Amino acid sequence: MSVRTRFAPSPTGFLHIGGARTALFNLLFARHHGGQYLLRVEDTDRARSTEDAVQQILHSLEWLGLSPDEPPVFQSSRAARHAEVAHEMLAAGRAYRCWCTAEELAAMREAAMQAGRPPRYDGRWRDRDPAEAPAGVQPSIRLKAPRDGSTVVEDLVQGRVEVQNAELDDMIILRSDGSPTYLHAVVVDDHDMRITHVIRGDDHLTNTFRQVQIYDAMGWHRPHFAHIPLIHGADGAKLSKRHGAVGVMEFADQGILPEALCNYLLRLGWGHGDEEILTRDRAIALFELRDVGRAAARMDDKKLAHLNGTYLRQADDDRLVAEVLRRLGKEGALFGTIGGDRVKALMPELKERAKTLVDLTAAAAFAAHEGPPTIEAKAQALLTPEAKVLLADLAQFLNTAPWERQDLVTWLRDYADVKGIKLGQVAQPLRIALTGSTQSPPIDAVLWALGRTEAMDRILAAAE
RNA sequence: GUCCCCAUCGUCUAGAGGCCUAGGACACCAGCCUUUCACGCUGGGUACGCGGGUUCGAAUCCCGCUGGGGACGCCA
Repeated sequence: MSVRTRFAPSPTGFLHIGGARTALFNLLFARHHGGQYLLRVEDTDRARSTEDAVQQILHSLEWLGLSPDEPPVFQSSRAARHAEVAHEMLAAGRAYRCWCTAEELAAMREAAMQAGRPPRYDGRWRDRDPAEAPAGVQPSIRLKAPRDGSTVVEDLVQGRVEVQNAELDDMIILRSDGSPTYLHAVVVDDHDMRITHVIRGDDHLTNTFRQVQIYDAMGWHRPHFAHIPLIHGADGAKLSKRHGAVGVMEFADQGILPEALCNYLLRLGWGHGDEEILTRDRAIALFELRDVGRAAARMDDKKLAHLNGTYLRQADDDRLVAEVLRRLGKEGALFGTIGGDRVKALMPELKERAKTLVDLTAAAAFAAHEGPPTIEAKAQALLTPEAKVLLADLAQFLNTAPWERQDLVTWLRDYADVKGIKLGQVAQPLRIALTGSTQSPPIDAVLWALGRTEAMDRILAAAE
């Protein structure tokens, strides 16, 4: 039987990195086994689900390269089927109607808590005659769960997990309004979608016992389960807004490359020896659930940034140029095709020095803009009267310089020699004049990319 | 509160009884390279939560403790 996995987010907000990692693991596992990776949108909570969130999730997955192999299944569209299964269970005596009201159940929970017992449904309608049903109350349908023995789940990541059935109560599978509960809908959908491996967050581990009881009640074959640990914030607590960026697209905005984020997420909780940089293909070839760790991992932005830097250096120049120009354009910065050409000419040197697309964009700005750059305060301080004299002098000789990248360094070295100074003493004022900053790609590359005329203008402006 | 899960450097991890005086990566510190910055390179410190077992031998197996996380809804 071919492997089929699914990622099943509920569209109540944007896709966060925990979900992204779950999706990644599902895709990797399916691909590794030559199977399919599907998407199911769990939108049964109509009050909290939004179309906007659905679109955002789809977009985030696409950006990450984690789009599903088939069109997404919307859980809300399957309500009739969920009800049908619940009624089958009712007919088979594996479920029963419960006429408890919400108030009654709340009181029951309250009383149990007071008495120091776990808040469980006491099964009062389990064997009671339906003829005693109160008038005017719409019943819900509950699973008739086994009371003795235990339920065991052989989890592919967590190992064998067992719970006493006495700890579990008869959960509601169909609400009094006829809509399915989440736990029930998931089981029916996973079964109908022929999901073979349910790979999801650790927070669902205890839900699994109850879901497994539904499979058993229906006589359905259980899928394999794999519960992967959650991702925590840097402080060890559950990931939330206060941890800074958690939404996938926030990382995109911060200039993180999708392949870098995937690589980072993969290494959070999964490892293969000392390998740190893994392409998608490599990850597919190596991914095994038994190599997934069992402890929760913390988010480390520094490591992500470092990883992003290595991917940036390997990235295609044209792609980066397009990205930089798009960002510069958003800022309302002026640039023409000339600016774009300069950024492109400098890209091999620029990408060597950036960790994110944000860094890269900032570093490329001087080349994209027309005219002399704004000079940073720190740089301005180094533009001493002596330095200005030197720049003015240099400008006079610039016409004689051979305008080829490799010849420019030699020419500059010769110039410094004649002046009896070190190259650095020429290069630094020149760098400031050309870029407005004390840091930039090699000065010869900058000169060459800017062109003789533009360079001249900037040098003279700085020498003023 | 009850149940379930987890536990190696600050962080992510390697480690499936001897290969471990515990390896790699990020971060940190020192240095090298160098026209700045970055990349790269060299070196450095820092970890098996605690206590009991089992064994000739335990980071690895068992038990307890402690700590962390998760689940207990007619939410998903």
